[in-house]
Amino acid sequence: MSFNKSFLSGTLATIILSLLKKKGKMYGYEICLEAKNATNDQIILTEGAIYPALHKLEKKGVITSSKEQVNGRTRKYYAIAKSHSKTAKKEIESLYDFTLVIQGLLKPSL
Amino acid sequence: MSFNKSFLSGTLATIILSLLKKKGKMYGYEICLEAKNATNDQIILTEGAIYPALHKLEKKGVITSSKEQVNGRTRKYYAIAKSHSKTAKKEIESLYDFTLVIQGLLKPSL
DNA sequence: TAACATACCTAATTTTCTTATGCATAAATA
DNA sequence: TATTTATGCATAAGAAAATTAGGTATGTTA
Repeated sequence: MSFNKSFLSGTLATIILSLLKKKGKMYGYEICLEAKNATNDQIILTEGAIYPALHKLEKKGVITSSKEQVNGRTRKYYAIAKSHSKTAKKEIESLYDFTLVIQGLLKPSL
Repeated sequence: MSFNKSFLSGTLATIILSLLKKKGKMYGYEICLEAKNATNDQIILTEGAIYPALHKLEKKGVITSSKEQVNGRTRKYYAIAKSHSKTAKKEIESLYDFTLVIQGLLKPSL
């Protein structure tokens, strides 16, 4: 089981929201590791993609950030803004719905 | 049930292959209608997206085309190239696998 | 001390899609 | 009959998103 990386296009922001909803707060590097580990190395989020995506979500007010010093290194933790918890939930459900629609479309040809 | 249109990014070529595999041969306009009908208006493929995608697939040799006159109008039918039937099948299965991986990733946050 | 892991970031390029057109014919409707 | 809708192809400008490649910096391990 492995898939074309291009399928991930457009889903990155929602995957981030999903992980943040599950974990409460996470930092960018952790999000990359968690996506990789939670999917048996199938979803590889690159830093060139994740950081701009996080910055964009923060700019939109969907997530908030706070810096922390851990082991001499800076971590920038992100969490879903309280004011956006419902929209984030809907967004995650929306991606789930998308997978169902795609499955329904593909099934006759499988 | 409705979803963010951006999720479709990167899946268009594979959706086309899936429909062609099911129907044997189709023309561009028909692909748009079929995607719409088969998903209760949830997947709307625009012509600005579908035609360049078809041209690209043909250029790569994945699909072949043949023109036919029907009711005074020209239809350009596409079909999966015999030499690519296996790769097309894998590509479709790959998109299906992708939906499973995403579902597994999203579930803990739903 | 070199390599690897951790942790952030940006920038140029490429790819892909959206939006907006354009052309042309047939059918339906006002 | 004139206009709209449906059919059917196509391209082009612009936006959006990710890839690839790079940069900075600290801690750990071989």
